[in-house]
Amino acid sequence: MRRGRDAGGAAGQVATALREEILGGRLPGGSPVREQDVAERLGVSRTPVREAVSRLVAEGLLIKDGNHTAHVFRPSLAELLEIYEIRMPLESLAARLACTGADEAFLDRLEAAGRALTEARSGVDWSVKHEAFHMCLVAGSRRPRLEALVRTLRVQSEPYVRLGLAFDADFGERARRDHEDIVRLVRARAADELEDLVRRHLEATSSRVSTLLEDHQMPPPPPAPGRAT
Amino acid sequence: MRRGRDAGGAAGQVATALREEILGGRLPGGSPVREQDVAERLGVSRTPVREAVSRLVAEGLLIKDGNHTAHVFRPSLAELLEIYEIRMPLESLAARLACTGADEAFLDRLEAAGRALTEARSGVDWSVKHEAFHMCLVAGSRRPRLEALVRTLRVQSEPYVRLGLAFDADFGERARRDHEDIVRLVRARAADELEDLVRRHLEATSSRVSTLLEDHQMPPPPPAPGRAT
DNA sequence: GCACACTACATTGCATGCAATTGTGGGGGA
DNA sequence: TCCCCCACAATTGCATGCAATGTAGTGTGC
Repeated sequence: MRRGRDAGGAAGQVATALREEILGGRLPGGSPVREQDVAERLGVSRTPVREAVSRLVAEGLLIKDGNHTAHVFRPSLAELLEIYEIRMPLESLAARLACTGADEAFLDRLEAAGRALTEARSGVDWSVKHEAFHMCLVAGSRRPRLEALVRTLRVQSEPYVRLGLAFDADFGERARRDHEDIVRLVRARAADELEDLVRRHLEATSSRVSTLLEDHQMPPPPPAPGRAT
Repeated sequence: MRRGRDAGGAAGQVATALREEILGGRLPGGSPVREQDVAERLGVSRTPVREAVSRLVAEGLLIKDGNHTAHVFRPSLAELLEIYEIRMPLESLAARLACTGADEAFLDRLEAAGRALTEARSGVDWSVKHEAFHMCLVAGSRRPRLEALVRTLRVQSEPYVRLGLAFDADFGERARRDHEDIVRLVRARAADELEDLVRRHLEATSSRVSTLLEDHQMPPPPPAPGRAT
Protein backbone atom coordinates (compact mmCIF):
# COMPACT_ATOMS: atom_id res chain seq x y z
CA MET A 1 0.00 0.00 0.00
CA ARG A 2 1.77 3.04 -1.22
CA ARG A 3 0.73 5.96 0.85
CA GLY A 4 3.81 7.89 -0.15
CA ARG A 5 2.39 11.33 0.34
CA ASP A 6 1.15 12.37 3.73
CA ALA A 7 3.87 10.48 5.50
CA GLY A 8 3.82 9.66 9.16
CA GLY A 9 3.51 13.03 10.86
CA ALA A 10 0.40 14.42 12.46
CA ALA A 11 -0.01 16.97 9.67
CA GLY A 12 -0.08 14.19 7.11
CA GLN A 13 -2.63 12.25 9.07
CA VAL A 14 -4.80 15.33 9.37
CA ALA A 15 -4.53 15.88 5.63
CA THR A 16 -5.51 12.29 4.95
CA ALA A 17 -8.42 12.48 7.39
CA LEU A 18 -9.72 15.68 5.83
CA ARG A 19 -9.36 14.22 2.36
CA GLU A 20 -11.35 11.19 3.40
CA GLU A 21 -14.08 13.35 4.88
CA ILE A 22 -14.31 15.50 1.79
CA LEU A 23 -14.27 12.63 -0.67
CA GLY A 24 -16.63 10.64 1.51
CA GLY A 25 -19.07 13.48 1.38
CA ARG A 26 -19.13 14.09 5.09
CA LEU A 27 -17.80 17.55 4.32
CA PRO A 28 -20.02 18.78 1.47
CA GLY A 29 -18.74 21.20 -1.10
CA GLY A 30 -18.74 24.72 0.18
CA SER A 31 -18.50 23.81 3.85
CA PRO A 32 -16.21 26.04 5.84
CA VAL A 33 -13.25 24.28 7.41
CA ARG A 34 -12.16 25.89 10.66
CA GLU A 35 -8.80 25.10 12.12
CA GLN A 36 -9.98 24.98 15.69
CA ASP A 37 -12.83 22.59 14.86
CA VAL A 38 -10.58 20.18 13.00
CA ALA A 39 -7.92 20.39 15.68
CA GLU A 40 -10.34 19.47 18.44
CA ARG A 41 -12.05 16.84 16.36
CA LEU A 42 -8.79 15.06 15.56
CA GLY A 43 -7.11 15.72 18.88
CA VAL A 44 -4.16 17.78 17.67
CA SER A 45 -3.22 21.42 17.88
CA ARG A 46 -3.91 23.98 15.19
CA THR A 47 -0.38 23.87 13.80
CA PRO A 48 -0.55 20.55 11.95
CA VAL A 49 -4.06 21.46 10.88
CA ARG A 50 -2.74 24.61 9.27
CA GLU A 51 -0.11 22.54 7.51
CA ALA A 52 -2.71 20.07 6.28
CA VAL A 53 -5.01 22.81 5.09
CA SER A 54 -2.12 24.32 3.18
CA ARG A 55 -1.54 21.07 1.37
CA LEU A 56 -5.18 20.58 0.56
CA VAL A 57 -5.44 24.10 -0.76
CA ALA A 58 -2.48 23.34 -3.00
CA GLU A 59 -4.25 20.17 -4.13
CA GLY A 60 -7.32 22.16 -4.98
CA LEU A 61 -9.55 20.33 -2.57
CA LEU A 62 -9.90 23.41 -0.40
CA ILE A 63 -10.01 27.03 -1.40
CA LYS A 64 -9.60 30.15 0.68
CA ASP A 65 -12.03 32.94 0.12
CA GLY A 66 -10.88 36.51 0.40
CA ASN A 67 -11.06 36.46 4.16
CA HIS A 68 -8.73 33.56 4.76
CA THR A 69 -11.40 31.05 5.66
CA ALA A 70 -11.01 27.69 3.99
CA HIS A 71 -13.95 26.07 2.21
CA VAL A 72 -14.37 22.72 0.57
CA PHE A 73 -13.90 23.20 -3.15
CA ARG A 74 -17.15 23.16 -5.07
CA PRO A 75 -16.55 23.72 -8.75
CA SER A 76 -18.89 25.76 -10.83
CA LEU A 77 -20.03 24.28 -14.11
CA ALA A 78 -17.39 26.27 -15.95
CA GLU A 79 -14.68 25.07 -13.59
CA LEU A 80 -15.84 21.49 -13.95
CA LEU A 81 -15.67 21.74 -17.71
CA GLU A 82 -12.21 23.21 -17.49
CA ILE A 83 -11.03 20.36 -15.31
CA TYR A 84 -12.28 17.89 -17.90
CA GLU A 85 -10.64 19.86 -20.69
CA ILE A 86 -7.35 19.47 -18.87
CA ARG A 87 -7.92 15.84 -17.96
CA MET A 88 -8.57 14.85 -21.54
CA PRO A 89 -5.12 15.45 -23.01
CA LEU A 90 -3.42 14.38 -19.79
CA GLU A 91 -5.19 11.08 -19.35
CA SER A 92 -5.07 10.23 -23.01
CA LEU A 93 -1.33 10.89 -22.96
CA ALA A 94 -0.96 8.69 -19.91
CA ALA A 95 -2.95 5.94 -21.61
CA ARG A 96 -0.71 6.12 -24.66
CA LEU A 97 2.42 5.88 -22.56
CA ALA A 98 1.00 3.05 -20.50
CA CYS A 99 0.08 1.25 -23.69
CA THR A 100 3.44 1.50 -25.38
CA GLY A 101 5.31 0.56 -22.22
CA ALA A 102 2.97 -2.13 -20.97
CA ASP A 103 4.46 -5.30 -19.55
CA GLU A 104 2.63 -8.44 -18.54
CA ALA A 105 2.41 -7.53 -14.87
CA PHE A 106 0.75 -4.24 -15.72
CA LEU A 107 -1.74 -5.91 -18.01
CA ASP A 108 -2.66 -8.26 -15.19
CA ARG A 109 -3.15 -5.42 -12.75
CA LEU A 110 -5.26 -3.49 -15.20
CA GLU A 111 -7.39 -6.48 -16.05
CA ALA A 112 -7.91 -7.22 -12.38
CA ALA A 113 -8.95 -3.63 -11.78
CA GLY A 114 -11.35 -3.89 -14.68
CA ARG A 115 -12.92 -7.07 -13.32
CA ALA A 116 -13.28 -5.52 -9.88
CA LEU A 117 -15.00 -2.56 -11.48
CA THR A 118 -17.41 -4.78 -13.37
CA GLU A 119 -18.31 -6.69 -10.25
CA ALA A 120 -18.92 -3.59 -8.17
CA ARG A 121 -22.46 -3.25 -6.93
CA SER A 122 -23.13 -0.25 -4.78
CA GLY A 123 -22.57 3.25 -6.06
CA VAL A 124 -19.77 4.15 -3.70
CA ASP A 125 -18.08 0.81 -4.35
CA TRP A 126 -18.25 1.42 -8.08
CA SER A 127 -16.85 4.88 -7.58
CA VAL A 128 -13.86 3.57 -5.65
CA LYS A 129 -13.17 0.81 -8.16
CA HIS A 130 -13.64 3.21 -11.05
CA GLU A 131 -11.07 5.53 -9.60
CA ALA A 132 -8.70 2.63 -8.99
CA PHE A 133 -9.09 1.37 -12.55
CA HIS A 134 -8.31 4.68 -14.18
CA MET A 135 -5.48 5.45 -11.81
CA CYS A 136 -4.04 2.03 -12.54
CA LEU A 137 -4.02 2.94 -16.20
CA VAL A 138 -2.39 6.27 -15.49
CA ALA A 139 0.18 4.69 -13.19
CA GLY A 140 1.10 2.43 -16.09
CA SER A 141 2.56 5.45 -17.82
CA ARG A 142 5.36 5.41 -15.24
CA ARG A 143 5.25 9.17 -15.04
CA PRO A 144 5.00 10.17 -11.39
CA ARG A 145 4.21 13.82 -12.05
CA LEU A 146 1.61 13.05 -14.63
CA GLU A 147 0.07 10.58 -12.25
CA ALA A 148 -0.04 13.11 -9.43
CA LEU A 149 -1.60 15.76 -11.64
CA VAL A 150 -4.28 13.44 -12.91
CA ARG A 151 -5.05 12.21 -9.41
CA THR A 152 -5.55 15.74 -8.21
CA LEU A 153 -7.80 16.64 -11.11
CA ARG A 154 -9.83 13.46 -10.78
CA VAL A 155 -10.32 14.00 -7.07
CA GLN A 156 -11.69 17.44 -7.79
CA SER A 157 -14.28 16.18 -10.24
CA GLU A 158 -14.96 12.66 -9.04
CA PRO A 159 -18.01 13.41 -6.89
CA TYR A 160 -19.84 14.50 -10.01
CA VAL A 161 -19.29 11.19 -11.70
CA ARG A 162 -21.14 9.50 -8.88
CA LEU A 163 -23.87 12.02 -9.45
CA GLY A 164 -24.02 11.09 -13.11
CA LEU A 165 -24.20 7.42 -12.36
CA ALA A 166 -26.96 7.91 -9.81
CA PHE A 167 -29.21 9.74 -12.23
CA ASP A 168 -28.57 7.85 -15.41
CA ALA A 169 -28.66 4.07 -15.53
CA ASP A 170 -27.50 4.04 -19.12
CA PHE A 171 -24.42 5.93 -18.11
CA GLY A 172 -23.03 2.99 -16.20
CA GLU A 173 -23.54 0.63 -19.13
CA ARG A 174 -21.74 2.88 -21.57
CA ALA A 175 -18.90 3.33 -19.11
CA ARG A 176 -18.67 -0.43 -18.67
CA ARG A 177 -18.21 -1.00 -22.39
CA ASP A 178 -15.60 1.74 -22.52
CA HIS A 179 -13.63 0.15 -19.73
CA GLU A 180 -13.69 -3.23 -21.40
CA ASP A 181 -12.49 -1.63 -24.61
CA ILE A 182 -9.70 0.13 -22.77
CA VAL A 183 -8.32 -3.14 -21.46
CA ARG A 184 -8.70 -4.71 -24.89
CA LEU A 185 -6.87 -1.88 -26.65
CA VAL A 186 -4.03 -1.90 -24.16
CA ARG A 187 -3.62 -5.62 -24.70
CA ALA A 188 -3.60 -5.06 -28.44
CA ARG A 189 -1.03 -2.29 -28.03
CA ALA A 190 -3.30 -0.05 -30.08
CA ALA A 191 -1.99 3.21 -28.70
CA ASP A 192 -3.72 5.54 -31.16
CA GLU A 193 -7.13 4.01 -30.75
CA LEU A 194 -6.67 3.86 -27.00
CA GLU A 195 -5.73 7.49 -26.79
CA ASP A 196 -8.80 8.39 -28.75
CA LEU A 197 -11.06 6.17 -26.70
CA VAL A 198 -9.89 7.66 -23.43
CA ARG A 199 -10.51 11.09 -24.79
CA ARG A 200 -14.02 10.22 -25.93
CA HIS A 201 -14.69 8.48 -22.64
CA LEU A 202 -13.89 11.67 -20.78
CA GLU A 203 -15.72 13.78 -23.32
CA ALA A 204 -18.84 11.71 -22.77
CA THR A 205 -18.57 11.91 -19.02
CA SER A 206 -18.00 15.63 -19.19
CA SER A 207 -20.99 16.42 -21.31
CA ARG A 208 -23.15 13.95 -19.42
CA VAL A 209 -22.31 15.45 -16.06
CA SER A 210 -22.71 19.01 -17.21
CA THR A 211 -26.08 18.24 -18.78
CA LEU A 212 -27.18 16.74 -15.52
CA LEU A 213 -26.00 19.76 -13.60
CA GLU A 214 -28.01 22.01 -15.86
CA ASP A 215 -31.11 19.85 -16.03
CA HIS A 216 -31.44 19.23 -12.37
CA GLN A 217 -30.87 22.84 -11.50
CA MET A 218 -27.99 21.67 -9.41
CA PRO A 219 -25.87 24.73 -9.53
CA PRO A 220 -23.14 23.34 -7.37
CA PRO A 221 -24.03 21.14 -4.39
CA PRO A 222 -22.26 18.03 -5.42
CA PRO A 223 -20.98 15.37 -3.18
CA ALA A 224 -22.93 14.40 -0.21
CA PRO A 225 -26.19 14.02 1.55
CA GLY A 226 -26.97 16.22 4.43
CA ARG A 227 -28.10 19.46 2.82
CA ALA A 228 -30.61 20.60 5.38
CA THR A 229 -33.43 21.85 3.19
CA MET B 1 -0.20 43.66 -11.91
CA ARG B 2 -2.07 40.60 -10.85
CA ARG B 3 -0.13 38.90 -8.14
CA GLY B 4 -3.24 37.16 -6.90
CA ARG B 5 -1.48 34.34 -5.19
CA ASP B 6 0.76 35.04 -2.23
CA ALA B 7 -1.49 37.73 -0.91
CA GLY B 8 -0.45 40.21 1.71
CA GLY B 9 0.57 38.11 4.67
CA ALA B 10 4.10 37.45 5.78
CA ALA B 11 3.90 33.84 4.61
CA GLY B 12 3.01 35.02 1.11
CA GLN B 13 5.87 37.48 1.07
CA VAL B 14 8.26 34.78 2.21
CA ALA B 15 7.00 32.50 -0.54
CA THR B 16 7.46 35.24 -3.11
CA ALA B 17 10.94 36.04 -1.83
CA LEU B 18 11.99 32.41 -1.92
CA ARG B 19 10.57 32.01 -5.39
CA GLU B 20 12.54 35.00 -6.58
CA GLU B 21 15.73 33.66 -5.07
CA ILE B 22 15.25 30.26 -6.64
CA LEU B 23 14.31 31.56 -10.07
CA GLY B 24 17.01 34.19 -9.89
CA GLY B 25 19.53 31.47 -9.27
CA ARG B 26 20.67 32.77 -5.93
CA LEU B 27 19.44 29.48 -4.53
CA PRO B 28 20.86 26.87 -6.92
CA GLY B 29 19.13 23.60 -7.51
CA GLY B 30 19.74 21.13 -4.74
CA SER B 31 20.47 23.73 -2.09
CA PRO B 32 19.02 22.92 1.29
CA VAL B 33 16.49 25.44 2.56
CA ARG B 34 16.49 25.69 6.33
CA GLU B 35 13.61 27.32 8.10
CA GLN B 36 15.75 29.07 10.67
CA ASP B 37 18.03 30.56 8.01
CA VAL B 38 15.18 31.90 5.95
CA ALA B 39 13.40 33.21 9.01
CA GLU B 40 16.43 35.18 10.18
CA ARG B 41 17.27 36.34 6.69
CA LEU B 42 13.79 37.72 6.09
CA GLY B 43 13.16 38.88 9.62
CA VAL B 44 10.17 36.73 10.47
CA SER B 45 9.62 33.71 12.66
CA ARG B 46 9.71 30.15 11.48
CA THR B 47 5.95 29.80 11.27
CA PRO B 48 5.33 31.80 8.09
CA VAL B 49 8.45 30.23 6.64
CA ARG B 50 6.99 26.80 7.22
CA GLU B 51 3.83 27.93 5.50
CA ALA B 52 5.77 29.30 2.55
CA VAL B 53 7.86 26.16 2.25
CA SER B 54 4.67 24.12 2.22
CA ARG B 55 3.34 26.12 -0.69
CA LEU B 56 6.57 25.89 -2.63
CA VAL B 57 6.72 22.17 -2.08
CA ALA B 58 3.21 21.95 -3.47
CA GLU B 59 4.34 24.03 -6.44
CA GLY B 60 7.19 21.65 -7.04
CA LEU B 61 9.87 24.27 -6.56
CA LEU B 62 11.04 22.62 -3.37
CA ILE B 63 11.15 18.96 -2.46
CA LYS B 64 11.59 17.29 0.88
CA ASP B 65 14.00 14.42 1.11
CA GLY B 66 13.34 11.52 3.41
CA ASN B 67 14.54 13.43 6.42
CA HIS B 68 12.17 16.36 6.12
CA THR B 69 14.73 18.83 4.94
CA ALA B 70 13.65 20.96 2.02
CA HIS B 71 15.84 21.30 -1.06
CA VAL B 72 15.52 23.38 -4.18
CA PHE B 73 14.08 21.19 -6.88
CA ARG B 74 16.66 20.05 -9.39
CA PRO B 75 15.09 17.80 -11.98
CA SER B 76 16.93 14.82 -13.32
CA LEU B 77 17.00 14.38 -17.07
CA ALA B 78 14.10 11.96 -16.89
CA GLU B 79 12.08 14.36 -14.78
CA LEU B 80 12.81 17.21 -17.14
CA LEU B 81 11.64 15.15 -20.08
CA GLU B 82 8.48 14.22 -18.22
CA ILE B 83 7.74 17.86 -17.49
CA TYR B 84 8.04 18.64 -21.18
CA GLU B 85 5.85 15.69 -22.06
CA ILE B 86 3.17 17.18 -19.84
CA ARG B 87 3.69 20.71 -21.03
CA MET B 88 3.25 19.76 -24.67
CA PRO B 89 -0.41 18.77 -24.62
CA LEU B 90 -1.22 21.41 -22.02
CA GLU B 91 0.35 24.36 -23.76
CA SER B 92 -0.85 23.31 -27.17
CA LEU B 93 -4.37 23.03 -25.76
CA ALA B 94 -4.05 26.48 -24.22
CA ALA B 95 -2.82 27.87 -27.52
CA ARG B 96 -5.78 26.38 -29.34
CA LEU B 97 -8.22 27.85 -26.85
CA ALA B 98 -6.52 31.21 -26.94
CA CYS B 99 -6.65 31.15 -30.71
CA THR B 100 -10.33 30.35 -31.05
CA GLY B 101 -11.31 32.85 -28.39
CA ALA B 102 -8.93 35.62 -29.32
CA ASP B 103 -10.19 39.18 -29.31
CA GLU B 104 -8.42 42.29 -30.51
CA ALA B 105 -7.11 43.27 -27.09
CA PHE B 106 -5.51 39.88 -26.65
CA LEU B 107 -3.87 40.02 -30.04
CA ASP B 108 -2.39 43.37 -29.14
CA ARG B 109 -1.03 42.07 -25.85
CA LEU B 110 0.47 39.03 -27.53
CA GLU B 111 2.03 41.05 -30.27
CA ALA B 112 3.51 43.46 -27.75
CA ALA B 113 4.93 40.57 -25.78
CA GLY B 114 6.41 39.18 -28.99
CA ARG B 115 8.05 42.50 -29.85
CA ALA B 116 9.46 42.82 -26.35
CA LEU B 117 10.89 39.34 -26.71
CA THR B 118 12.50 40.15 -30.02
CA GLU B 119 14.09 43.28 -28.64
CA ALA B 120 15.49 41.57 -25.57
CA ARG B 121 19.25 41.60 -25.37
CA SER B 122 20.72 40.02 -22.29
CA GLY B 123 20.08 36.39 -21.45
CA VAL B 124 18.12 37.00 -18.30
CA ASP B 125 16.06 39.68 -20.01
CA TRP B 126 15.24 37.31 -22.83
CA SER B 127 14.29 34.67 -20.32
CA VAL B 128 11.87 36.97 -18.54
CA LYS B 129 10.32 38.17 -21.78
CA HIS B 130 10.14 34.65 -23.12
CA GLU B 131 8.26 33.54 -20.05
CA ALA B 132 5.95 36.53 -20.33
CA PHE B 133 5.23 35.84 -23.99
CA HIS B 134 4.28 32.22 -23.50
CA MET B 135 2.28 32.92 -20.37
CA CYS B 136 0.45 35.64 -22.27
CA LEU B 137 -0.51 33.05 -24.84
CA VAL B 138 -1.64 30.64 -22.15
CA ALA B 139 -3.57 33.33 -20.32
CA GLY B 140 -5.43 33.95 -23.56
CA SER B 141 -7.08 30.58 -23.11
CA ARG B 142 -9.04 32.09 -20.24
CA ARG B 143 -8.61 28.90 -18.24
CA PRO B 144 -7.28 29.81 -14.81
CA ARG B 145 -6.44 26.28 -13.76
CA LEU B 146 -4.72 25.47 -17.00
CA GLU B 147 -2.77 28.68 -16.68
CA ALA B 148 -1.69 27.85 -13.13
CA LEU B 149 -0.61 24.36 -14.09
CA VAL B 150 1.44 25.56 -17.02
CA ARG B 151 3.04 28.29 -14.96
CA THR B 152 4.12 25.76 -12.37
CA LEU B 153 5.55 23.40 -14.94
CA ARG B 154 7.34 26.18 -16.79
CA VAL B 155 8.87 27.49 -13.60
CA GLN B 156 10.27 24.06 -12.89
CA SER B 157 11.95 23.75 -16.25
CA GLU B 158 12.69 27.34 -17.18
CA PRO B 159 16.25 27.53 -15.87
CA TYR B 160 17.24 24.91 -18.41
CA VAL B 161 15.97 26.99 -21.28
CA ARG B 162 18.38 29.70 -20.29
CA LEU B 163 21.04 27.06 -20.29
CA GLY B 164 20.10 26.03 -23.80
CA LEU B 165 20.21 29.59 -25.04
CA ALA B 166 23.59 30.21 -23.48
CA PHE B 167 25.23 27.26 -25.19
CA ASP B 168 23.57 27.39 -28.56
CA ALA B 169 23.33 30.59 -30.53
CA ASP B 170 21.24 28.92 -33.21
CA PHE B 171 18.69 28.01 -30.56
CA GLY B 172 17.67 31.62 -30.08
CA GLU B 173 17.19 32.16 -33.78
CA ARG B 174 14.95 29.15 -34.20
CA ALA B 175 12.95 30.19 -31.17
CA ARG B 176 12.56 33.69 -32.58
CA ARG B 177 11.06 32.38 -35.81
CA ASP B 178 8.73 30.13 -33.86
CA HIS B 179 7.49 33.03 -31.78
CA GLU B 180 6.84 35.13 -34.83
CA ASP B 181 4.91 32.27 -36.38
CA ILE B 182 2.89 31.84 -33.23
CA VAL B 183 1.67 35.42 -33.37
CA ARG B 184 0.95 35.07 -37.08
CA LEU B 185 -1.06 31.89 -36.63
CA VAL B 186 -3.09 33.33 -33.79
CA ARG B 187 -3.92 36.33 -35.96
CA ALA B 188 -4.93 33.99 -38.74
CA ARG B 189 -7.07 31.98 -36.32
CA ALA B 190 -5.29 28.86 -37.57
CA ALA B 191 -5.92 26.82 -34.46
CA ASP B 192 -4.76 23.47 -35.81
CA GLU B 193 -1.50 24.74 -37.17
CA LEU B 194 -0.91 26.76 -34.03
CA GLU B 195 -1.47 23.77 -31.79
CA ASP B 196 0.98 21.79 -33.84
CA LEU B 197 3.55 24.57 -33.87
CA VAL B 198 3.45 24.98 -30.11
CA ARG B 199 3.92 21.28 -29.72
CA ARG B 200 6.90 21.23 -32.06
CA HIS B 201 8.33 24.30 -30.39
CA LEU B 202 8.32 22.50 -27.06
CA GLU B 203 9.53 19.29 -28.62
CA ALA B 204 12.51 21.11 -30.06
CA THR B 205 13.30 22.80 -26.78
CA SER B 206 12.99 19.53 -24.94
CA SER B 207 15.34 17.58 -27.14
CA ARG B 208 17.74 20.50 -27.38
CA VAL B 209 17.96 20.93 -23.64
CA SER B 210 18.32 17.24 -22.94
CA THR B 211 21.05 16.90 -25.54
CA LEU B 212 22.89 19.73 -23.89
CA LEU B 213 22.50 18.15 -20.50
CA GLU B 214 24.00 14.94 -21.80
CA ASP B 215 26.75 16.51 -23.86
CA HIS B 216 28.02 18.86 -21.24
CA GLN B 217 27.97 16.24 -18.57
CA MET B 218 25.69 18.54 -16.69
CA PRO B 219 23.79 16.06 -14.65
CA PRO B 220 21.81 18.62 -12.79
CA PRO B 221 23.34 21.93 -11.67
CA PRO B 222 21.11 24.26 -13.56
CA PRO B 223 20.30 27.75 -12.76
CA ALA B 224 22.86 30.30 -11.85
CA PRO B 225 25.97 31.49 -10.16
CA GLY B 226 25.99 33.40 -6.96
CA ARG B 227 25.29 31.15 -4.02
CA ALA B 228 24.60 33.66 -1.30
CA THR B 229 27.12 33.32 1.48
C1' DG C 1 44.53 0.76 12.82
C1' DC C 2 39.73 -0.12 12.49
C1' DA C 3 35.13 -0.56 14.09
C1' DC C 4 31.53 0.47 17.12
C1' DA C 5 29.09 3.04 20.44
C1' DC C 6 28.00 7.20 22.75
C1' DT C 7 27.33 12.01 23.12
C1' DA C 8 26.40 16.56 21.52
C1' DC C 9 24.29 19.29 18.02
C1' DA C 10 21.52 20.70 14.32
C1' DT C 11 16.94 20.69 12.40
C1' DT C 12 12.31 19.74 11.98
C1' DG C 13 7.55 18.97 14.05
C1' DC C 14 4.11 20.21 17.45
C1' DA C 15 1.83 22.95 21.11
C1' DT C 16 0.47 27.17 23.10
C1' DG C 17 -0.15 32.15 23.65
C1' DC C 18 -0.92 36.59 21.75
C1' DA C 19 -2.00 40.17 18.14
C1' DA C 20 -4.76 41.62 14.28
C1' DT C 21 -8.62 41.63 11.34
C1' DT C 22 -13.29 40.84 10.08
C1' DG C 23 -18.17 39.93 10.55
C1' DT C 24 -22.07 40.63 13.39
C1' DG C 25 -25.37 42.14 16.65
C1' DG C 26 -27.23 45.59 19.53
C1' DG C 27 -28.20 50.17 20.66
C1' DG C 28 -28.80 54.88 19.76
C1' DG C 29 -30.01 58.67 16.80
C1' DA C 30 -32.22 60.83 12.78
C1' DT D 1 -38.89 52.79 11.07
C1' DC D 2 -34.54 52.80 9.06
C1' DC D 3 -29.70 53.60 9.19
C1' DC D 4 -25.27 54.17 11.20
C1' DC D 5 -21.84 53.37 14.62
C1' DC D 6 -19.59 50.99 18.21
C1' DA D 7 -18.29 47.08 20.63
C1' DC D 8 -17.70 42.20 21.08
C1' DA D 9 -16.91 37.63 19.52
C1' DA D 10 -14.94 34.51 16.34
C1' DT D 11 -11.19 33.24 13.46
C1' DT D 12 -6.94 33.44 11.31
C1' DG D 13 -1.88 34.78 11.31
C1' DC D 14 2.43 35.05 13.77
C1' DA D 15 5.87 34.31 17.51
C1' DT D 16 8.01 31.49 20.81
C1' DG D 17 9.12 27.36 23.51
C1' DC D 18 9.65 22.50 23.89
C1' DA D 19 10.10 17.67 22.35
C1' DA D 20 11.71 14.23 19.08
C1' DT D 21 14.68 12.58 15.60
C1' DG D 22 18.53 11.93 12.80
C1' DT D 23 23.53 12.99 12.16
C1' DA D 24 28.21 13.86 12.71
C1' DG D 25 32.13 13.70 15.41
C1' DT D 26 34.83 11.72 18.88
C1' DG D 27 36.53 8.52 22.04
C1' DT D 28 37.30 3.87 23.40
C1' DG D 29 37.81 -1.03 22.94
C1' DC D 30 39.39 -4.77 20.14
